[in-house]
Amino acid sequence: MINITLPDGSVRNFPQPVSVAEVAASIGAGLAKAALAGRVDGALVDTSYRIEQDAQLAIITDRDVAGLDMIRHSTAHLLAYAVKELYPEAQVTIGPVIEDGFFYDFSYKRPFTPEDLQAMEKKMAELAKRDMPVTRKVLPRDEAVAYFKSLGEHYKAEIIASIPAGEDVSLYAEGEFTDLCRGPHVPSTGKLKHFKLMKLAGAYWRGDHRNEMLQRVYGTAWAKKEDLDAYLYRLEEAEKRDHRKLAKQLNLFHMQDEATGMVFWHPNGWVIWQQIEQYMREKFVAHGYEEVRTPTIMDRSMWEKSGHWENYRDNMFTTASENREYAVKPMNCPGHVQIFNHGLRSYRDLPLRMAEFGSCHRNEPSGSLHGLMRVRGFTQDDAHIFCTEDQVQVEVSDFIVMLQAVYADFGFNDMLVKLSTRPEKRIGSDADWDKAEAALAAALNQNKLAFDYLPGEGAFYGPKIEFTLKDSLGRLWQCGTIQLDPNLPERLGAEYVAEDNTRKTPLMLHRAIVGSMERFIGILIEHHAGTFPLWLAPVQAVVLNITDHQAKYAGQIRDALRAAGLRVTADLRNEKITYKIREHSLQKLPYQLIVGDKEMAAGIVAVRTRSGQDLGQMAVADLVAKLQNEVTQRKPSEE
RNA sequence: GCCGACAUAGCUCAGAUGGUAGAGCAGUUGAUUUGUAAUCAUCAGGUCAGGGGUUCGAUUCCUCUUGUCGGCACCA
Repeated sequence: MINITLPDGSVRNFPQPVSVAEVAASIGAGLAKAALAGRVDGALVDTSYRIEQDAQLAIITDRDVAGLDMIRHSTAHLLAYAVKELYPEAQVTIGPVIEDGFFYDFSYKRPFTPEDLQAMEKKMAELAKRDMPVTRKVLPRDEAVAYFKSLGEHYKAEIIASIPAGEDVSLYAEGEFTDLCRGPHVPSTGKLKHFKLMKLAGAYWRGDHRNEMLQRVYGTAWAKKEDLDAYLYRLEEAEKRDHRKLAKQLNLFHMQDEATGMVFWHPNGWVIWQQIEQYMREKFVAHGYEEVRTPTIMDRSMWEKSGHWENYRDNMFTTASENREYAVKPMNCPGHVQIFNHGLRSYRDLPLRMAEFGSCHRNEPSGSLHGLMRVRGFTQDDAHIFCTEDQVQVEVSDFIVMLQAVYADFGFNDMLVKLSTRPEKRIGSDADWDKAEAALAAALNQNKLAFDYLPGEGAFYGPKIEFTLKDSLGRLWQCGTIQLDPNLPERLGAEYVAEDNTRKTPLMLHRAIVGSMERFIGILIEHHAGTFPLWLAPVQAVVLNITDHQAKYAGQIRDALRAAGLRVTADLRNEKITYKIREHSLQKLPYQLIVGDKEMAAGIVAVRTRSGQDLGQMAVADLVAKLQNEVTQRKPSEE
């Protein structure tokens, strides 16, 4: 007698071993049909899995997260099957589940084309429709290697060969196609209905750029058609808020061939930049930072001393003059140490917080450039805190307070925190690392911040904390960081006179909140979909006259608002009011101030928001108060 | 950097088996003086990314270069 306990606590008895499918059938025909897999004592198994003894069992359907993952995984196999049918010479490699879908990497004699992609998708639909059973069998490792070698599947053979000898491996077969896989899989191809192949791409075998490049096919798969449609809609929406597209529409910046990876900021974009920079400057002042400015190019010897030349020479821009070689700065820290070193420092000067909106250049690989998100010329809200070991925790804690306030002001309410600890290759004693890691963790705890450890991910000289923002689409952007560095001050000879009159080397904390200004603005554009909150909007309001008759009055309104410190223009063109409203709405200008004869006579304005909301008529003084309040509060945009 | 796709007017896009290109919007000029998301007309606008080749002829075919896009790798 076998007792099977279901998730609701009920127990079913079977006289002999039963499969998951049989248990599902005994519960109901609907469930039997919906069953994709089982979870037996916590382990995910195929519906064909035989339960030999008493067990806990949950039937997995497409309503479970695990079920959806299986659909995606099985769809990846279906893709491989389709590819082998269409292109028998293609070799299969791996096909894992990823966020929202899956991919499969193939090796083939010629590149796949978009037409091939269509053919694959068609073939997949055909194979799915035939509703072929997916069956599992187990082979000893060496037999499996021989099997795949005999098929000419050298990549698969290599994967299996890396599994420890003597272990068994499982194979899954559907129709003519057999693939190595840990499983589990859906019971038959007919369970795969709502998928779409998305794109072709190159990918290195085993993710190593020294290996050959395979052809990767990306796809998405869902339990229901509505889910697939919703996903495709979500992609469309994300595309609409692409910062490169919005930058054109809103005239924020441009980039061109003669300066790849560098930004030409237009007036609108530069207003946003300046709002952020001035805001950060206020924060620097409030938190006891001093702002500095250091040279953009410095002699090669400086970069040799700092160690950058040795490690990053390939990614540094260089220039030469009169027999001297220079490098364009990729970081601000060496420059800041020079300022620290200029003159004699006392322990009384510490902690010394030095900030710079530092313009840096890095020669990033051409293929990695991506709008504002990855550029070659960028500016950081960079700062370095020179301090003693005893001051680390307080400084890190204060930094976290500052960082949280900044993110909240920019409308980010969700943040992930990671603490990277000592890597294998490192300098410094274990005792030093213990202290450093503990200080960072304590600072996080002090601020009641949940965080994950990233073991081994710290720099060779010290641990770091990374702060990752979640935007309005749920995408993650690592922006903030604080990193403990005893190495650079040492290398560049930084010293202070301690209380006991000895010379000591300070510690250095590298820290940034927005990170690259360019990238942060890119993130803001996408986060807000170009609908900036009032305090960041390039133009905050536009005055629109109905006819020429109110032109002078409209100008007066504009001037009054400007005098109150607001960014306002007047659109006095001889166009219909609907035309002007449409245009400025598309430009996402927060407020449209309409003045006709009625308003002019009463000395007021009619206020309309970019989303079409009518706020009614207002006196200019009331409007100014309202807008100034909104700016000061950094109120988020209405949508 | 690697794989693939792409590059036509300021923008969004169409187009020709090889015979030097077209629309909408934006711009110009004019008419219209308009009440909450597009008034009408007019004119102008392009070495079809750049170099080389094939050809009687190339924007179209081939090739190289540059750049962009999607991935991969990289990201102090």
